[in-house]
Amino acid sequence: MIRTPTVLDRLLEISALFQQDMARAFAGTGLTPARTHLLWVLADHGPSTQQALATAMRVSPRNVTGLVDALDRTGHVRRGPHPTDRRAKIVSLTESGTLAMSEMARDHERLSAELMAAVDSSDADGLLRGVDAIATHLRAMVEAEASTVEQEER
Amino acid sequence: MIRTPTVLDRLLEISALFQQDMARAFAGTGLTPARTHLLWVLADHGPSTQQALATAMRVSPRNVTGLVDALDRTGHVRRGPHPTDRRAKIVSLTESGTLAMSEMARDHERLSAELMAAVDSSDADGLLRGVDAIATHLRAMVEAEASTVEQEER
DNA sequence: TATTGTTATACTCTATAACTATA
DNA sequence: TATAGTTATAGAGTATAACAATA
Repeated sequence: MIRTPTVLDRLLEISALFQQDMARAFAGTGLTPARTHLLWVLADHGPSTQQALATAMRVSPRNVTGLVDALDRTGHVRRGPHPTDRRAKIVSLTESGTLAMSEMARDHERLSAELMAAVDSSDADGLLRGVDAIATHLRAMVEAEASTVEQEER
Repeated sequence: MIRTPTVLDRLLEISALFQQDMARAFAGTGLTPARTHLLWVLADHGPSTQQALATAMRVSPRNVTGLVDALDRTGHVRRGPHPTDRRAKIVSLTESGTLAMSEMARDHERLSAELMAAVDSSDADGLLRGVDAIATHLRAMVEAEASTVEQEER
């Protein structure tokens, strides 16, 4: 029984294709999706403690230790002392990490233009409003689930 | 410098939200994204050899061994003999695995309806055509990259 | 006492390479 | 000789729990 693909089907397919494309793009750069996520958060928030990174990434502090270890080895980030709290460490992008992020931002722009060129211009507005609405709905949904879990944990 | 989110930004956000939602939905069921992917392929293709599964999932045969081991332990699939090739094994869904897939299909329908309800009906057509066009473009892009890699490997 | 980061441990997903049993 | 699946090994991402240093 074949069903015409729905918007949801397409969005799920697009998610899978993004993952495949990124995995391919990272191959050979020493970066991975998780490490790039950390760099991205760092570029967005500026130099941060590992606690702050763990919270922003919704990941365990232990996990951040491992990702920062790896990114430090590849020279993308460095750990510096916290000015007032001697327990904490400030993670910041190196020149090389900053450069990698700039390149990624440029690729992002290019892909964005390329995708919109593939879309019929009469559909562009409806598309943007549609994905906006869907993102908003999903954001609220995931948020609600997260608080339910927290409730249960009490 | 704040930029108005583009369609690409939203699609990437939606991908991340899907992943979070699925991870949450799987918690406690014994299923994971990778194992569910295998069940999905099995439901779609019918009973298959592990080779066929590995090819369909674009994953190593070794990986399929591990996933089938896990799904066999949880009772979602079983390994049976191949009728003519004694090297091969036929993996098929158990009653429990079939049931899990039905529930997932039902959840999928429900989510699809829920998302479309969040979209302004005047945007629905443009949205569907837009995501179709983008999926088509990405599919071709990933396909092209895959063949480039194969070329390089020769 | 509470918090920051790390060590210890474990599980999942993934890959390649070598091996066994069959084709 | 080639193919199907497994064992062996390894690396990445993730988590919890226990611990040290510091707040």
